[in-house]
Amino acid sequence: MTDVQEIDGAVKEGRRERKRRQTRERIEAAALALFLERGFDGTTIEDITEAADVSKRSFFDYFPSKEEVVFAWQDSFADELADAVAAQPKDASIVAVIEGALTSALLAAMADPQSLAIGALIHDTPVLSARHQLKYAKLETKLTDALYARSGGGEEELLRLRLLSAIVVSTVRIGGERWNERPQDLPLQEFAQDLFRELWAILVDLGALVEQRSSRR
Amino acid sequence: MTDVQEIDGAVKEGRRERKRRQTRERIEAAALALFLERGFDGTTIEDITEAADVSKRSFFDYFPSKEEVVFAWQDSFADELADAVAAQPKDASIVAVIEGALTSALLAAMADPQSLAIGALIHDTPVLSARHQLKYAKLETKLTDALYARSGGGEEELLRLRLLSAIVVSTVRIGGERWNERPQDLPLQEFAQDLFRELWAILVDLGALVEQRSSRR
DNA sequence: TTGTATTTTTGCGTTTAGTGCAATAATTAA
DNA sequence: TTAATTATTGCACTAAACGCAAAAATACAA
Repeated sequence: MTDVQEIDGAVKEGRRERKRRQTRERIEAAALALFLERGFDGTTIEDITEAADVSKRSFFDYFPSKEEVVFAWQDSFADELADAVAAQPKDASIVAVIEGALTSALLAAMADPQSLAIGALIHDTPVLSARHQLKYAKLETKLTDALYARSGGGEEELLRLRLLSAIVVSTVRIGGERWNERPQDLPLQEFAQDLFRELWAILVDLGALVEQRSSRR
Repeated sequence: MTDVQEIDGAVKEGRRERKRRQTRERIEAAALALFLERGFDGTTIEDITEAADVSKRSFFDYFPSKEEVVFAWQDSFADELADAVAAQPKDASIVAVIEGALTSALLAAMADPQSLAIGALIHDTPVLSARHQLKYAKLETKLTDALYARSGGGEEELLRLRLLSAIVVSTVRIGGERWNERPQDLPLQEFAQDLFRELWAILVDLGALVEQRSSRR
């Protein structure tokens, strides 16, 4: 029925699954290389399938669309973040949880040397930019769920966490834009640290500002 | 050279411009009606052009893509918001500026009775959702620019305002989602008021929480 | 090994979005 | 009226994406 063999609880690939995985990787590698070389719009699916030596029709058996090839690699980020949130110490404050989880997830994601080039590709391909925004939206809901799972509050808490997630994801997004624009003289770890420091400071200021205004009327 | 005649500083439409505007409105109306009836994907451009009685080719002379028809109507929102920000009293606090400007811009935008149906259409059409996110991104930068123009601070202030804009836009987005999900028993004005009240309260709490944590280490 | 069931890959045809170009029609200005 | 602009259209073309059925590769059982 299936090619997967279980031995000692581990999973062993059959020839079928191995080849399928290899083909997928071949398509992905060929596509990304071509995208970076000729641009996203300047690359046709046929170009990709020829480079990867599969039929045009097979492409769609592996990826639902041309765009998905670009975003498939980072599909895991949201899940990794959720895991990282769950892995934070039980008694940590929500602020510490977010900072800790995001830093570790970011470091893992940026380990891939291609991530920078892909970021640039997304940045100057309008259709990919639009698609990219959706990633942030998904990230936001996943983060909300992960946080909500930790501190199982009520309905009231949910809005708070959605907003907090939105703030955090916005910070990541804005930070990412900065990271791509500015000279990256400092390592990511410190960059993230600085960014969070600024974020928290701004939130403190903002809180004080709002409080001041609320009490005034 | 141009058909526009200026009389007393007002602009008078020539026949050409009037017809062009009418055609554009006809296409837009036909498209939206069909989208709401058969769904976005279930409507072809030919359906639209037949209903609007123009050639298929002309459609692309008015709209660059099928999606743009959906989003054209709300293109003005960001500008209206920017204007509303500029129109707030000079001495108002940034918090008051945001609340005031957004409330007025929202009320104006929601005056269109179609906006609710279009919101639903966007919500359950994936490709439109992705596109919609981009609107929020643009809104965010416009809001940032408008706020930055008011309180001409330095580089430091810019990050703060970007983040603040992100927070506000996220609030609008999340509020909008709520507005579409929940029974809309209360009028928009009160809804917005409640939403902002919650937002400010959360920001105060969050500020305190962060401060507490920062001072602890 | 051989036969059989399952899965993968491919080829082919079709629909639809979107573009380029050149011809035609409508509008404006002289 | 004529000449110049501008708008509209038809036609051909590219490319993405899907459905379907044939062919190839793989797994498995006897």
